[in-house]
Amino acid sequence: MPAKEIRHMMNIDVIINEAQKLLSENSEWLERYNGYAENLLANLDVIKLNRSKFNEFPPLYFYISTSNAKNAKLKLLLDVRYRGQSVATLKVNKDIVTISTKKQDDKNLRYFNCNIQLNDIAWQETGASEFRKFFKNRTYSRNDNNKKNEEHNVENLLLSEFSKRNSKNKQITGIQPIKISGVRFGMPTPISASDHKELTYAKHSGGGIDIFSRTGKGHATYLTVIEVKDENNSKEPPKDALKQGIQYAVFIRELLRSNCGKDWYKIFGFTGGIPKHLTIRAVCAMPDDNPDKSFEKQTYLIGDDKVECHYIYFKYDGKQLTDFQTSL
DNA sequence: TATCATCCCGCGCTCAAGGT
DNA sequence: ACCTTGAGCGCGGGATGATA
Repeated sequence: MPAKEIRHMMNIDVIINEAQKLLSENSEWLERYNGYAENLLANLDVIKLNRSKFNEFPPLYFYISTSNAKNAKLKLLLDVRYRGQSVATLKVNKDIVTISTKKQDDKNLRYFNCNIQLNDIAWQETGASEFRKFFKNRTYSRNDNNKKNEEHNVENLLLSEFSKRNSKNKQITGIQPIKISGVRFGMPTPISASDHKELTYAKHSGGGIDIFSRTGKGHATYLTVIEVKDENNSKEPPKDALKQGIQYAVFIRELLRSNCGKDWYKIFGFTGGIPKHLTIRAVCAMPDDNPDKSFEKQTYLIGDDKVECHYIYFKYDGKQLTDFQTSL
């Protein structure tokens, strides 16, 4: 029997134990994530200060990586993305904001018919303004149907939706994505939980959490790992995405229970101490073709903590998400 | 049972960016 | 140069679990 079919039959407790075992057998991540946390916390202020020098321009959004956050003291580099794809690099160096498309020129032309090339010019210059305008005015689409990129677009649309601060026109309330000084941030993990292969330890090249958020309100606010898929069919059913989310949730749990847990809890947006009994939510977010709700609000113990299962289903037409259903 | 702490959200203000 | 739009932020309210 192929490994994938065996994984289908596994119950959730086995999935959780498997992730815990992998993380305890490979302890290299403990020191590495301690370093990430120290660097992030040390640079939060400088990132915020530099970030305040310009505004975001839908449909262009800014993203920061762990390494760029680490180097932010010298100069702040942000990835500028359209439909979740990198289209430019923004740099803030000694109060000067510049934008460059050197690395993205080829793909910008191929996928978006954008032939505006920017060579590290000032953010306020006409060329940069025209670049922003180009993406604002163009049809929200791309020139191919690459599946990987569709998933990035769904992720991007969900992030925009969840980031709304006003509940008016907000599809799901009581949810805020975790950001670094207001910048979108992909939380890394040291494990690879792609559902096409077995869970593996991947050191620094592990999978990122698609959308890491806080959900709920007051003391009932929980860290929430959301795994996004742009398709929902028998090959990749909701439970597969959910299992992936649960395994990443196990990593978050082990991280918070490690020596640098307090630092990460602060980075994740909480001002208080870590509760004695943590609840971490795992969510699959995907189109509603097969809206499996059988696992709604089911909980599984991880030591004194627990993981709680949820779903988000929606309709996706390539441009926008509608008809949300959720157990959150 | 009452109080406390801690989040998201509503409101209103400031200011960046674009249009004219 | 002025007006419009909306991003970003601080403050306070309300909801909620923890604690005693």
